[in-house]
Amino acid sequence: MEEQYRPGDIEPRVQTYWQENNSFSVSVDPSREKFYSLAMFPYPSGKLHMGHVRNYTIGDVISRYQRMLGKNVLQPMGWDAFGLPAENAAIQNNTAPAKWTYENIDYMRTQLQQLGFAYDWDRELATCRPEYYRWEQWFFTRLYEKGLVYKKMASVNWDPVDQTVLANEQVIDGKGWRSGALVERKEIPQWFIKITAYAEELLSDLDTLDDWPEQVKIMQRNWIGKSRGVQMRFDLTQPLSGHESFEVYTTRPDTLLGVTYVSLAAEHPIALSLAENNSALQAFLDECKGQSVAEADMANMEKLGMDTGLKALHPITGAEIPVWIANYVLMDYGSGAVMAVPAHDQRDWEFARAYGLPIDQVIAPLDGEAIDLDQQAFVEKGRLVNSGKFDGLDFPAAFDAIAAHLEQADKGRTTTNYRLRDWGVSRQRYWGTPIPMLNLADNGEIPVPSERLPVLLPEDVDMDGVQSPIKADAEWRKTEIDGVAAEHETDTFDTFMESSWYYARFCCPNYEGGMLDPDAANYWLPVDQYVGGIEHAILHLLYARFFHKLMRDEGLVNSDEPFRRLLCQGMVLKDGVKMSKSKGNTVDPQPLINRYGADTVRLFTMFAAPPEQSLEWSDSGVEGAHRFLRRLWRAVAAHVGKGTPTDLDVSKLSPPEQSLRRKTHQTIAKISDDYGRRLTFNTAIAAVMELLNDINKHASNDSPQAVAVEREALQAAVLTLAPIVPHICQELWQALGHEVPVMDATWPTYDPAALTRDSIEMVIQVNGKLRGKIEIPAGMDKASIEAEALGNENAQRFIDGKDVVKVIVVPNKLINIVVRG
RNA sequence: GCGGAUGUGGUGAAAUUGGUAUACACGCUGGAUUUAGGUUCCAGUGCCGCGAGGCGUGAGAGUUCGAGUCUCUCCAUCCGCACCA
Repeated sequence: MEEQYRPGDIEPRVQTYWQENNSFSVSVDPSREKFYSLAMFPYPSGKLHMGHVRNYTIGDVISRYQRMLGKNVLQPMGWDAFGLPAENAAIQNNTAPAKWTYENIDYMRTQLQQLGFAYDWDRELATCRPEYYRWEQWFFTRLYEKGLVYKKMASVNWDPVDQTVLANEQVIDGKGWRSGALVERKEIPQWFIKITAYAEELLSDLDTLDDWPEQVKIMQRNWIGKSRGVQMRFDLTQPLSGHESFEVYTTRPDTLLGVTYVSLAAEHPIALSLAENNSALQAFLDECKGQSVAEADMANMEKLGMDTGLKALHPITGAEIPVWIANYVLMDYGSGAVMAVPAHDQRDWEFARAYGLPIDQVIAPLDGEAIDLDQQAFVEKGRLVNSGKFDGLDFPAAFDAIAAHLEQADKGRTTTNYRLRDWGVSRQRYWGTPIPMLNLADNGEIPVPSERLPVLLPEDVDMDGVQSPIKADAEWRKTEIDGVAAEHETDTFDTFMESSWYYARFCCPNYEGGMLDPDAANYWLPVDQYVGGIEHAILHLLYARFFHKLMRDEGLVNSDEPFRRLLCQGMVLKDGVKMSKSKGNTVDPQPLINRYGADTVRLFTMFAAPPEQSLEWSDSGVEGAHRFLRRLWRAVAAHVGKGTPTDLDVSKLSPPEQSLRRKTHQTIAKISDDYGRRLTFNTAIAAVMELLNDINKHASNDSPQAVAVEREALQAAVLTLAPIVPHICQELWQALGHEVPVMDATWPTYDPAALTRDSIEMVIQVNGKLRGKIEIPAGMDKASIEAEALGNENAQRFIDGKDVVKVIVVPNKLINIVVRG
């Protein structure tokens, strides 16, 4: 074989072979066990970045490993092709978003192919194609018919100069990124999908996801935010233009007697009515409109409020409570009104201190410890005080008693509340799936009938940077339904819609009979292994889980969850910070692929860190990965040069030969566990490196059995590395005399007999400190081990003159002698 | 602010179930081979100490015969936030 490792020759040759043989094209085969491996599909931003390389290498390694286990492995790839960057690029480059997107897809596909990923390219899809989004439109109309879709007013970021809606990302320090104008909150009608109708199932089914990272499940649980509380009514002392009361929800009804004011959101109907005849209040509401709609900003901003002069009646005491408007109360969450208990809620405490409102203690610590409400609120649960007939009750008793009291008075009831809100899917942008609704002249709306789908998005458009081309085009909007004039909805879907079901469409990407072909979908689904960035831990994964349940209830799939096992990869860092264009610290994978080959890039990204941790980029580390592949190549070349070995006869091995064989089988056992269970490819690679180091130490032995043992070791190394560096391993496997491609070779199994040893090294500790090591025969009884340890010369030095209190023996590991005195 | 995570040599990291801290690799130092090399090979490499030995996993406490690992408090960094009640 060739002496030198030349990836530039090998990789195109191997890739051509895969292409010509359709090596990764798969189909439904109920007689075989399937494995569906999926990595989150990319947004076609221009070219691959290191995060992509890492993501897709992890997915490819898992796919190829599962294939070697004999499974029917589906690994598809496609494009999350709608989105805002295409519009920005189109404006900048004076082109159309579609053209820019398709060119990027073409370039990035070439890059993925150069990296040697085992994709079934016949299944490639792009979400901006009508063949894809037509089914999304169809599904939305189905949801509408089922009552799972509705329209309501909701806040957006409004740029008053460009007269356009901005994404949160386009608002920089409260200003529009293009116009620089101060952004305002504006309420516009938008479409929502009732994800809250599935809140309970989305929560409880997390318990079935045994192979998801615990932290992702915790984050989703917290996001859904189920709580038990009390919903109650506060009556106004005087009705105000039709408003006689408002509703409040609390998880702490035990603090109800400590309410000293209530706060309404700035968009609350009572606030709006009141402001009509109150210019000072109107000015305050206008001020609130200038605030960010992002939660993090809301939480960090200065809490501001204004007394309306209105009074509400306390639902238990009947006392008159002042009604305030506060900038931190959210209209979209709950009822848009909160009761304030400054003594027992830190935010209310700060607000009360700022505005001179009373702070009345109604909870005392259970342990009788003193608290100082001049310093901070006491927020823990305790025993009720200053609460009339409820005094002395603890939290659970007070919760029930106060809830019962309110219920009896017809002023409230116990309820379950979710933090999760319905999913707003309307976007006022062009480059997305047109929402398939028709607005009628009489203000009603109806879904576009299925026979008129898809509602096509025109691709040949001019972007002016302000208005969506389909909003600007009166002709596009114009249509009729049953002879009545109507207008197409010009908003498009949130792009999370497309990414919520692409995994299912990959099972039957060209199916024209419906959204999914049930036979294909139910064979391949659920996805057995999903790989993607931790940044998608909540939104994307929750929406996809939701969509799966919606599709199940539509009869399209027969499973409850889309992703059986989830791996969240860490970020790729450079100099300790995330690679990004704005920081100017990106590393383009392309020059590295050109210089070292795909295998080196794949090896380094798998070796440098475990998949779930962030990966620190290192140019010299890449060099090291390349050096290892050269060493591997040379070792195989040298071995092949020794000629065809005799058959291995384990009864004829010398101790060093037994030792290498033991290492080989230990390595197979460890790597199989790393690949299959732990998904730690870095330690798998380290194990092969150790094996290769051992092989090289034994390489000078040319005896027939030594060569046979070396062959077994090298074959194990090539087979176990094949999923990570498939091109070089294919060539090496061939050089070792195999006809069947390495990707179809059987994954090696270890021989338990090879792992046995005659003697074992044990560590001797005295009071937990390492004091010596002894070699003992395997299977020695505990008493003899203790005696050996106690007799050890070095251990004696630390025992001498002291009392041995006890001796702890951890089998096959250590002996700890505990002494005193 | 809330939720989640991370912190170990000069660097990336390993230690999987509470049991020898630093595997594997990078870098560095010294040596050998080569006409040369950004080649290859060998040896060394946590800190203090001549040594015996001591110290050492962000800081501080605790549990344990034994803690990187478990518990508590704190610090720093990173990710997410569609809207905390």
